[in-house]
Amino acid sequence: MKLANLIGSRFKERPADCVIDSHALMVRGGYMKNVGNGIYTEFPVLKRITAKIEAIIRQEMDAIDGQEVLFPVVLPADLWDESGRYESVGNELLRFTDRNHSRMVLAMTHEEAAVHLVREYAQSYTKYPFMIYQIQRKFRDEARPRAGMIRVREFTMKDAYSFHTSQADLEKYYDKCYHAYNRIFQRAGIPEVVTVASDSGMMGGSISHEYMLLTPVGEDSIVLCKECDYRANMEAAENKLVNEGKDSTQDLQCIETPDCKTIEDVCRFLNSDVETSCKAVVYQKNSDDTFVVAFVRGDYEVNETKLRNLVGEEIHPAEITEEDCLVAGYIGPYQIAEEAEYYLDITLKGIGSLVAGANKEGFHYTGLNLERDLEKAEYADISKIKEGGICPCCGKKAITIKRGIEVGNIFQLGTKYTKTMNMQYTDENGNLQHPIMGCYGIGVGRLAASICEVYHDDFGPVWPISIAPWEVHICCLRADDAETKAVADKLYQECMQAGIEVIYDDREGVRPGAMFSDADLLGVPVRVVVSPRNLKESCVEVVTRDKEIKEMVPVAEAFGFIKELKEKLYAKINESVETI
RNA sequence: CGGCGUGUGGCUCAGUUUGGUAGAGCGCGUCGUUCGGGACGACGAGGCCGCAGGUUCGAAUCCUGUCACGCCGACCA
Repeated sequence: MKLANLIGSRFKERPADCVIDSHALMVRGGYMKNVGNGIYTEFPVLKRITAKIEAIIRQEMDAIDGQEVLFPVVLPADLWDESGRYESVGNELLRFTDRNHSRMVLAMTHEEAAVHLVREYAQSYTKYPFMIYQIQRKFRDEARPRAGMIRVREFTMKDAYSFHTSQADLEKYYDKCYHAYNRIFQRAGIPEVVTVASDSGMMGGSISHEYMLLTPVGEDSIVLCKECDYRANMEAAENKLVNEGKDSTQDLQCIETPDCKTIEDVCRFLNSDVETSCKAVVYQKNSDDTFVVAFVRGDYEVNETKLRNLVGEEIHPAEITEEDCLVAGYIGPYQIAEEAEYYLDITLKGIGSLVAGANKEGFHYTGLNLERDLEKAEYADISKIKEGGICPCCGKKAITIKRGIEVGNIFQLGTKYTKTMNMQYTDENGNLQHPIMGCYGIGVGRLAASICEVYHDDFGPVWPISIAPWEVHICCLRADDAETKAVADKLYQECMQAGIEVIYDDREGVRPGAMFSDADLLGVPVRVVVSPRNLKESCVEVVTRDKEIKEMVPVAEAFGFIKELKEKLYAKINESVETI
């Protein structure tokens, strides 16, 4: 391929609306173009990258006996009624009607379609286990797309669904998939992806893992232990805290605390420690607006995911007005309005004397002892773990928190969909059973963008050779010079004949600086510079995009050198790939 | 859905306060000189100033509405 013919333009200035580097570089490099909010077209450069990622995914899915299928993008709402998700899923699911006023949805995930596909086929235990997968577009009407390809509304996803006759068999396959995923990320050049325990959210099921690429621009907070292998998404991370040396008690006193609406205000006013204060965070149930009050120690934050799981239904941050039973800014667990549900976080346990709101405008209690003063003090884990916190696994104070991008996930779904959608098989004993499912996803475009985010310099992406748009980039400086052009042409032909993926820049009149800048933006791992200057020494220059290798190679040996270098780069990636 | 912000050639932006013939740089085209990290000169093409109303002799500029995009938050299998 000649660069002169490549569709998509590269330019110098950073687009104003790009916040993260990978987004800016991919727009500047002619990888993608924005069509609408969270909607992008892939130019040929990016399409070549995503096609390579897809090929790797296909190979690994096939290697664990996956069978590729293709589900429709538009599904009748009936199917989503069966699982109950037509109602339960929020606005991310795009609902619409067709010309006959039939309710339709744009599939955002395909559990329903998967069950629909195989429920007649798999009526006997002899058909199990099996896995089907597809690589296809998804549409999710995200509230707020951002960061270029990282969070979009329409995207390509590999989604896989496995069916089993026992939990043990699911777990066995889940483990296989776990390793297949490791291989996918390793082969894509990012062996540093880590798995974390996660909350399974609306998918249902119990055990799930997310594959996270750690980077400061990631949207998820990842909890890691420095002493052991514990890793979890903040949403799912257990917070352990034992209050020590805070057990001394005092008498309960109601004290006037004018204009003290935040914990900081109150503690400053009373000259008390924030670690013996009780903070109220108020939510409301989506169903009936019942208040749900979460009490946590003043220096902790509420983990809404854990709270939501505890409440058992959807909640949202509350809006408290003067007519409500709660007094904003002065809410405390003692004498709280009976209409409100409340939960005490484990960070409050063991504190002998707390400062808390008095449920009365302008007043707080001091000396509150939950065990003594409440009828029943029960504690639940509803707070976010903090840096330096106690590891739930090894018990050491070694928790650290980092940011990450979720590039894949695996779930043990259980029978949620097979039950609701009435999928059954006959077991060895002639009994009807619901199969157990697992599901496994990878966002292809997000993966490409994430790799760019982690592997780039100031001038462009540094693609791993396994997913790079091309393997070799030949720059012919001074294509108007016949001798130079002849050498570059010959190298280009040799590469093509050898099946090397090569992009050839033989544009006349383009100055070296511009040519190098374009090459940087394309991020091809091996660059060959053919120029009159190099040819004076009868050499071409071969340099890797990461600058680790930079050599003058005699023209006669150039092709062999390039070919060998290419093999070396692949070998380097394959070193880190675990064997099955 | 709340808060903030931005819409002016393909891109980055000025011009809006104080209404008076639409600008610059990059990019694009032609010609020439250049040629190892986004060269220079000359000439040229390209914009109903997001859209719709209104005020005015006159609106990119003022007013109203609306749409789009971005950021923060909420939400997120």
